[in-house]
Amino acid sequence: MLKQERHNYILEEVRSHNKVLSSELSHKLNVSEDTIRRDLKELSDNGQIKKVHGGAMQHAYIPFSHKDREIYAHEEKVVIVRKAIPLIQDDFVVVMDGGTTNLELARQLPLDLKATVFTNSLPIALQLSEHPKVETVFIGGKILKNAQVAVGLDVINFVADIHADICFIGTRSIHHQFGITDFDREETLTKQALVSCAKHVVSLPISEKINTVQPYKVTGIEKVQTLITELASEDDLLTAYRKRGLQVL
Amino acid sequence: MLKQERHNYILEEVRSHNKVLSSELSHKLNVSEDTIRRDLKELSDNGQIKKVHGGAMQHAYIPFSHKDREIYAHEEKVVIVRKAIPLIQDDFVVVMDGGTTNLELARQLPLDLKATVFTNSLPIALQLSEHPKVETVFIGGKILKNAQVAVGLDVINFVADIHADICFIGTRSIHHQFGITDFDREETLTKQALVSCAKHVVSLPISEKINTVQPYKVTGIEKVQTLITELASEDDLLTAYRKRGLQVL
DNA sequence: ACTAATCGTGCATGAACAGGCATTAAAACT
DNA sequence: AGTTTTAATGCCTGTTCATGCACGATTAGT
Repeated sequence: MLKQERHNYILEEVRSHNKVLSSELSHKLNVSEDTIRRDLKELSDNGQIKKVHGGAMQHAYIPFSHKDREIYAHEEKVVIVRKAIPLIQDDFVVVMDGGTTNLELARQLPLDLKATVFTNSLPIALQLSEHPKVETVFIGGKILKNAQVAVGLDVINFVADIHADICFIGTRSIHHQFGITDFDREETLTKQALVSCAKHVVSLPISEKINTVQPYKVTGIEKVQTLITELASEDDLLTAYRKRGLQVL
Repeated sequence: MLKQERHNYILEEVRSHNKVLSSELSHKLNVSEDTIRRDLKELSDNGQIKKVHGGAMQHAYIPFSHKDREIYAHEEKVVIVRKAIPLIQDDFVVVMDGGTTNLELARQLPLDLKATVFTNSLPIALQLSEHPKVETVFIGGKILKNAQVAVGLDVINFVADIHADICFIGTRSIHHQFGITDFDREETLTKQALVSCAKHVVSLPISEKINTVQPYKVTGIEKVQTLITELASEDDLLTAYRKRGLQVL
């Protein structure tokens, strides 16, 4: 295993768990604690993490109570969500995957919209429970800690019985050739189930996710009917998707 | 657990409750009070909190910062939860109903407890997703707006397959003769299912709920093994329950 | 003023650390 | 190809850090 690989792994761990322990890393990566210490020191000197006795932590601690309030690239996501809302009609059955864009969608739903929303995301369910007319159904299952979404067999079984009008699928990466991809295997399988339970699948990526790829495939691009970004629909970046027959907004 | 983690936790706790008690922190974080004292001293020296006898406070009172975290009769519920925690052992399968007392229980779970928790409450699931070692499984279903819990057939079917070690049932009213009762029909049916999936049922009412009654019956008192209130276990109010063979804490 | 809780200090112990040294492997240079 | 350089890693040693415990001093509540 290369040093760079370890560094990437460590950074990923820190991002998702807020901390790492030297002893744990040493065990997982099969190197001595000395090496880990050197890794941590280097990353710390670069300002990428904060070294502490026994391991390292993320620089800025983002407490639980604030974490879900702040949305990365919020402006862009508001633009996207505005374009997405007209897709939802009264009495629709909607499936909403996790992700901050979908959370923003949940927040911006018109208060007079009457619909049933199935979701596997805890923050989205909480948000929707405050909506006066939307009936919220949580798709239960094992909760993935970082993402605060339910995943796994329970989810997959649950949605097998649903035929939704529209599905908003969380999109970590989308590529005109490789489709929607993600990096967590279990999450990917769950997303596959969500995608296949709706006739109309919508992806809402911010433009920086366009034409990036992650290890695991959620779905091919042909299963996605609509793509909405914060860009103008004629933007060059989206040409490939228009050509493949997607509705681009 | 890293020192820095404790510090973050303490700061967050101070911000949300305006104060912390050394004894409480010591329990929750599973370290000696000496260590907590040292933590508080350090944070205090950095000017991040104000140390006082018995714990610490935040420097300036910020009235509405964490309004959503406030729990009615919080003090009493902390007392209850303290007594409840020893009931949960490592590798237990726990079922947690909704309610603010159970939410407090989720918050106070020792960070080194390893367990699987099934819950139908969104806030509790969110809280538990922050816990490092607890595996959280959400029991999906229709979300009841006010209570933010899942109810209905989906929930009932889900728990039919579970055999839990212990179930903490949310208790709106408990009576030595009429048992646990509630006022929402659908929620009541759901609670019945939760109760019947565990060998050990625990009710955590604050004393003002003792011997009150609601329209619908969740379960008779004979199905409840343990009753925990903020009162001393010998309190007269609890005599009737002791006589009926409940463990009263 | 009395009593129990809380505090501060010092000490002991084990974990984590820094820095030097040896080994290996890859890279760069004759 | 053969040699030198450099980087990466593991191991060793003395040092620092974190923590729990003991014990006397201090404080708060009655």
